[in-house]
Amino acid sequence: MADTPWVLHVDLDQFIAAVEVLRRPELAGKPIIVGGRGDPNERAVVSTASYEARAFGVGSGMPLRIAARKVPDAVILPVDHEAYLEASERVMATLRAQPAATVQVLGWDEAFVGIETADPEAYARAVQAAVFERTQLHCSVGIGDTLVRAKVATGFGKPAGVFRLTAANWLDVMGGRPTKELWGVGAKVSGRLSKLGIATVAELAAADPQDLIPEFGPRMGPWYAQLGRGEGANVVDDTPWVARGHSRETTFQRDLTGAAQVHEALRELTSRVLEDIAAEGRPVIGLTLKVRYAPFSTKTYARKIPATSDGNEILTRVLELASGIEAGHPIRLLGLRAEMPMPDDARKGHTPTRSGW
DNA sequence: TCTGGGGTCCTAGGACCC
DNA sequence: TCTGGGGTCCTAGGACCC
Repeated sequence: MADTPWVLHVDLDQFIAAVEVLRRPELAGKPIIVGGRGDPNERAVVSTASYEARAFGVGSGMPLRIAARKVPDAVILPVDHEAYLEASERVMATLRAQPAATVQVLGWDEAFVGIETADPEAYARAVQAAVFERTQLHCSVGIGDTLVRAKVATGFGKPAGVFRLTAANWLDVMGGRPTKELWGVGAKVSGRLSKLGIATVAELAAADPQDLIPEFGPRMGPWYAQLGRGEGANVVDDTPWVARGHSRETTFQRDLTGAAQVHEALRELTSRVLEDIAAEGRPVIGLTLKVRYAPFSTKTYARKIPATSDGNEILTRVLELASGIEAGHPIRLLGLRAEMPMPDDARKGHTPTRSGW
């Protein structure tokens, strides 16, 4: 049989928890929750829970305090970015070492791999074996004829399995499922689709793209219809990703109350963002200040700035933006994002939404 | 003491220009 | 007394993903 092009989506199983178990084997089989500084009394959320902890209803994004309450015996660990990054790099290097593989990294623990083969399942098994041999980590692999189908397929392969999703079985497998299971459809959009009488993937697949434009706009409407069919790009793009910006944000363990506290926090936030930017040697062309007033209402203040601005000028601009902050309201979070100019040939974003996918 | 932190992209509406 | 229409840029707000 002739070689044909395939998209593989490789996704590490409970990645962060698995990395923690590797360096502390005695944790194997225990409910592990990783989040914040590992202190369930602090304002923080769960980054990852092991399968054992998930059985208690704990998932990522859940407040750490609540997660700890659900699993009294949980091992709660602080987030250790360095360790995960290092493990991730070993995984990605392993993928790039596979025969004729094109690798597009999507995050710490997942990547698309483009290949040409007559037997994608065999290739996928070889990838799993290589990753395990080099890192002691298990991964699941989705096989697809588009990026979207490969990505969705992985969920059916977990844990440590392989699953193939193509035009031939897409509707059989996905058609009866809620639209929220699609990559790029969340709670809000699935709710809006329901109001249009579209609850399942099959119904979305059958929708006329034009009919979705009034509700979702000229790009997103047709995009959702395409998503329902599992169609879209099928080319894995390994051109290096370039960040459009960098941001930092801090949730304060105690809400800030006075202007002096806010000023000091902004100064520190700005210097952290500028460090990240400086590491790339690119100018800053825009700033967005995010303010969460306690308990949870968020406002943003944005401004373009001249690309020639130096650190002092940028700090001045940040403080100007901050003059919009409403006096007298306690502040729970401050965030600052700095935007950088993009080279024309930069690869488009790393999420499935919109252009090119 | 409920609610992270780092990203991407789209949409709507107003300002401004021709 | 009537005040178009298209294009672009900017800001604010959302939605989603890992």
